[in-house]
Amino acid sequence: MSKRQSPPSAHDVARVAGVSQAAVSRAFTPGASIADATKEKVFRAAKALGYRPNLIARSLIKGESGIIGVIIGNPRNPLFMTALDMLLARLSKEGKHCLVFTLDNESTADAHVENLLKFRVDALVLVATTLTPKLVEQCRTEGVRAIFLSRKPRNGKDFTVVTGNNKDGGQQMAEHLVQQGYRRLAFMAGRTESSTTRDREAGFTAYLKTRGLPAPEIEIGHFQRQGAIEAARRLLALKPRPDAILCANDYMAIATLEIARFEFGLEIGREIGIAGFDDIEQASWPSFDLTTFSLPLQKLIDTVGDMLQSPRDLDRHGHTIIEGELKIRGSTERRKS
Amino acid sequence: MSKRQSPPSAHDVARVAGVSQAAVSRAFTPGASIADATKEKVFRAAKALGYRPNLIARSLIKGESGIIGVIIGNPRNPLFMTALDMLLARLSKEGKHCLVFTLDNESTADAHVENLLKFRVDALVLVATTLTPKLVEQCRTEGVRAIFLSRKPRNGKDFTVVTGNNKDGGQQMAEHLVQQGYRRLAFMAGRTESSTTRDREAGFTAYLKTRGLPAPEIEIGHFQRQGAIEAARRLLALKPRPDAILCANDYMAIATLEIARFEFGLEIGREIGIAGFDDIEQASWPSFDLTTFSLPLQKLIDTVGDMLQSPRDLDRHGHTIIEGELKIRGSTERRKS
DNA sequence: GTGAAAGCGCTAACAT
DNA sequence: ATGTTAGCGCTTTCAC
Repeated sequence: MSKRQSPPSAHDVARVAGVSQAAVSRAFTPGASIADATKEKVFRAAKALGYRPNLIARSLIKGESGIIGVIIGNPRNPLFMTALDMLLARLSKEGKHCLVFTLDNESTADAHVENLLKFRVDALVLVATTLTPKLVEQCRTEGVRAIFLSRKPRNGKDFTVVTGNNKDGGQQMAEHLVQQGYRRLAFMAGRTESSTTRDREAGFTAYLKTRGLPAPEIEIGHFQRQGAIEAARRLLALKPRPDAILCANDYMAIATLEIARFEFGLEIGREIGIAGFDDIEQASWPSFDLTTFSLPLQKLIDTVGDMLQSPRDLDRHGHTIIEGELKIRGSTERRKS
Repeated sequence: MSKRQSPPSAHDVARVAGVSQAAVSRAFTPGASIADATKEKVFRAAKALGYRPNLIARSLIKGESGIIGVIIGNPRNPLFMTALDMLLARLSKEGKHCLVFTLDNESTADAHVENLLKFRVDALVLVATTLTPKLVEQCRTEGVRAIFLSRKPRNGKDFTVVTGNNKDGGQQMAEHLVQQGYRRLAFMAGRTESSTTRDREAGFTAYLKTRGLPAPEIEIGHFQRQGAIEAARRLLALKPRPDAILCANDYMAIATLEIARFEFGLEIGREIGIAGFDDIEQASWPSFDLTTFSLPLQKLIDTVGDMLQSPRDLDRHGHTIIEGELKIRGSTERRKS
């Protein structure tokens, strides 16, 4: 009864319009050589039947689907869902469609990529996650571009990578904190495998070393709120207590700030400096007023969009670094008392 | 040079394995009648060639793609990106893939749906957005189920809709606020076209009427932070000032709370009650400690997932209402002074 | 259990 | 400008 009845095909339209099936195809192909009169006939018939060209069939022939595979590594961080939103908006504007997966407990992206390749996606965008080199290699031989956003694969071969200037950011942040008079610095890492966290930390500790300051205490927050809460408790319970904590991202920094303020009763800025990375929307909310090193998402996304538009030959993009900037806010303002 | 070279086809595998192309197909079809020995031969050849069945071709034959089209109406609200994440996780577990679109300035979903239908998606999930009845009708005749999440279409025919119990929530919230001693109540609406906001408001005002209280002041926040900030300023500048504001969602409620606290210097709870809807993650953060009426997202998503699994015949789902609950927190706690 | 053959709905030569 | 003819890579009868 309510079985799926197959939608009208180009053949059906052709029959009704009294033309050949090829004519129908041409009518729906911009710039094909077809007389206006026949085109009209076709469109009329198509409308009458509710015809819609089957893109699956078209993809099969053309060998490309117009579909981009997108994998989001850490969907709990608002940053990456915002990135997804921007990416979808940009690609949709170019008539591309996106098959999207999210990784829950940072499970591996590989299985999803296998699936995406079965759908003959034209390209892959991997946000905040990596891939086994074997799969990357397969993508290359199959002509599927893979772009890594905000995370670089381990063996940094010649993959296409777009990130912020994390190391530099860590350095600038260290400089700012020291300048504000903070001396017992701590760092809250994300996950040790993440290149992002490693680069940010590297820049941070490197600067401290040049200034002859001790290496920071380090705790791992796993890029998650609960993890950050626990890491913050550990750091704030240290004696002597750190007087500033730099977190590997804003999402953890906000959790840390709340723990410092509500559990330890510390005055943010004066008694403890808190800073993060990314400049997510919430960082600028007055409740947090969080100093951060921005990751200019829109620029990252635009870069990715441009790469996906460029012809496949200019394939060697290497590592593109988008410059962020220090956003100094109240959470590291050490008002003289 | 770096032209896309077509991946190996079942034919290639067949040649290498020394079997027919049909055998290759059977080897990759679970439960097909094929001898273990041949299956082995096929798999060996497939691995050697790096063969991957082309799902595009399969979709073309089977008439269904295994793809679900998802459209997110208001991606700025963390609630709906969380919903997207949950939905992707659930459907991915069932081997379904999702083509996703987000609507930026609440532009219409129709154009995207047209595209999705061209890809012969098996079903459509519309989150926080609606569709022209004409398109819904087309979906039905083409056997594509459309499920509306957290928003019901205007002419409420027999669409499949899953929402929270918004009206009831508005009522319970009114009762709670009145019980706490708040008397000059205000409501911050989202967008007037949204059934969600209308139902929540309806329940709210209905209760006030039964108690003989005046109708609430109403301002529109457009479901967005900036809009909510401006609406909050207008409400808080009223004389006499409302002593409680119920917002149509948590995202706006948090903005309102911050304006009340930081711009008007009000003590939340005692001087002004603030409450929202949805129970997004941030609502429970100590900085906000926001009273809210929960929308049990996981249950909504599970319901949608189950619907998509059920055979197409049981198609008449009508309006499924998932019961939320009042989460009373500090933002409406009127401590006696 | 296996191969041959006929399509799924479309595009792209190739004719005319 | 239009129709005819091959396929794209697979699944699915249908014989054997």
